[in-house]
Amino acid sequence: MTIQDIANLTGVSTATVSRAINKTGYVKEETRRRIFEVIDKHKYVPNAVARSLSINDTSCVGVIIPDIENEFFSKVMSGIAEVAEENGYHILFLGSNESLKREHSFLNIVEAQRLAGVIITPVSEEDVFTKDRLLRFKQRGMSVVLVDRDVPGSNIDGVFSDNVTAARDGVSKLIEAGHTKIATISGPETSKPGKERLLGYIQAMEGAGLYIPPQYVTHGDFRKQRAFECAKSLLSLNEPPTAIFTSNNLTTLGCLEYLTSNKMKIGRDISILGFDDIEALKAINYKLSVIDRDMNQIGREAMRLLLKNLNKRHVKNRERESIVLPCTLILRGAKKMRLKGRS
Amino acid sequence: MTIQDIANLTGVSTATVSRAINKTGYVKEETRRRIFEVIDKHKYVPNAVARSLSINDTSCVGVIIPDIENEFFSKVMSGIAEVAEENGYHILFLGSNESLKREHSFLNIVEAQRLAGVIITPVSEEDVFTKDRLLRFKQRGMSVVLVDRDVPGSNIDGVFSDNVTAARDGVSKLIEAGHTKIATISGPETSKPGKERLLGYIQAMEGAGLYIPPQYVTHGDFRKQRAFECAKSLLSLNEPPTAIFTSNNLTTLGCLEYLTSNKMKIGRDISILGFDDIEALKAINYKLSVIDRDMNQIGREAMRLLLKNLNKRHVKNRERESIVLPCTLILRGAKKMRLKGRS
DNA sequence: TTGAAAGCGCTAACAA
DNA sequence: TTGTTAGCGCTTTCAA
Repeated sequence: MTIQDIANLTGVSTATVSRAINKTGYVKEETRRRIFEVIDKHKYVPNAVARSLSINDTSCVGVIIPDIENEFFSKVMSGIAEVAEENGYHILFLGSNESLKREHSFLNIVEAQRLAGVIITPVSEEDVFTKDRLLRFKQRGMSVVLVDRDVPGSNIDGVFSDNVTAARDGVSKLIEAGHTKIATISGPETSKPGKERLLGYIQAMEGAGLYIPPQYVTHGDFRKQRAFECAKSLLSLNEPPTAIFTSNNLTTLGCLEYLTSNKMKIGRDISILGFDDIEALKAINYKLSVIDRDMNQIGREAMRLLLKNLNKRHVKNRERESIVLPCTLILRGAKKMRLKGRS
Repeated sequence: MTIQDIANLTGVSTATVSRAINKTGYVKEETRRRIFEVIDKHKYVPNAVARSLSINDTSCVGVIIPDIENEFFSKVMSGIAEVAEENGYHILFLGSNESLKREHSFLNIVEAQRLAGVIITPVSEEDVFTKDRLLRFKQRGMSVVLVDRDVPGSNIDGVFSDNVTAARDGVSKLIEAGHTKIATISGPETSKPGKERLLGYIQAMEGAGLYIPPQYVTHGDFRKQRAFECAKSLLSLNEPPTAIFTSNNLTTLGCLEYLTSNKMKIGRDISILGFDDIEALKAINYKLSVIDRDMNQIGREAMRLLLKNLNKRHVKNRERESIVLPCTLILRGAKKMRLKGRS
């Protein structure tokens, strides 16, 4: 069933049917009625692929994220989807799984499918292939938006978080609460969030005149397993820390896994400050302090930014639009931490 | 840049270029080389939309799920994406948010975009619009696969879980451990998982000759808020239960939220058996027993089933292919539960 | 208010 | 081994 069939059955031309369907141009009410009668009768649904080809515009955007199983990304995705739907856009989901190979192949898909834009949290901030592609996309009028991670020197729009401030303020609270031996499990230092959260930690410590033993800065990779190892090494030190700042949700979980498997109780034996809240722990009122973000909002803003810059090919040397959202510090229980400050 | 441009620049016809690109039909090696030289030089990427229209096949499947923020669905999605990618398929993500209106609009999109198939966890098992659409899709040769929830009387393929057995065995373990006052927070009884998990609970209780006070069966909706209320009403009873079987992950969380906000400790003051494990609680070794499923596998199987039945339009009256995956019971800690059985 | 016809970029049957 | 050409299903200009 094609538009031609509908035209024949109604006794009009395809042009008229097209005008009726898309509400573009004049169609006599009587004609319109007849057309839709036929359409309904035959349950005709116009072929969007043909339409896309004809008007040279797919109302579809690609979303390339590393790990949909991560609470952060699934919430970002949810925000993106919400705004996309409000604006009649569809989402091509592309999960890179932190694999450069997959990311590259997805960028090809984005290009081949002539998507209107792409929202991406790149696997690596230093990958040249990805950077080149994204720049080419922009050049060709596609809308490109980064989420959380950056592509240095690319001037691509993005939605980020105020990592430095949040980390600094958070760690400062630990210090105010009396902690002096504060360690961290950082993220990859080649990534914006990894770098910035570590910087915030350092600023807070130095600002308070606290010395940071080199062993207190362990290098995680934003995943559980590695964080588990880092926690292990921290707790094996001669002078183990009394508080740990973990740089993302999985890092927090890996760290907690080590601590609990060693019968340590958070908020009593040790304090943890995690970056990003963890839904399930909130429900059981777990004594974990966190730096929280509105992840849905990050997604919504990303999609809005994308929509805003559709077809802005010609605006050369435009200032980069970089939205930096604030974080919120949530202190939960952890009596020791509070009391220490007063004692 | 189109295939025509490449043809002109190379001095061959579009047919030859097409053959070279798609490795279909003969192309002299020398010609091939020249074609790709031009392609690479100009960074030409074939237009997949035009290709789709021409060959009448989008290698794209739709995934309609109610809530990507739910750990269960994000893991299913992950599994789907894995198999899709292995087979060169793309995924159009459509989050219905448990809204029938959105679901219907997504079904339109699936049809308009001429997707190869659709994997869906329908919002309601009784919705006629959705049922009709899915049947029409099948009739037209699209592959349709249900996940977790059913569409009764439709004979559509699907991947489900062995809910009854799992719930029955799980609750039986609670009984073996000495519990007699076991309540449940059920799911919607119009949905397969809701219905079946409740049935398993009833079977276990009746099988053990235990009476189920009507107030012990509270009716949740698979969401947190409602589960919170249910837990509240259960704990307010004259004879509150000593164990609760919660019928999905969010139900568990809502229940836990009520209990912990009332200073009750799981595994000491009360036992909980949840359907579906919760990643974060696993990490902190929380004393929650659960019925676990391999959620990634569910997604993978769903995608495999979809691929298998592509273009099977003509096989009439085929037996419905319904994959029922087993669950695993994971008992965690909960000393009281164990001891009771022996005392 | 409507229709004829060209075109979107690609594929594939057929002929050469 | 290659080219010609007729679609795929829709939009849109131009003329009527």
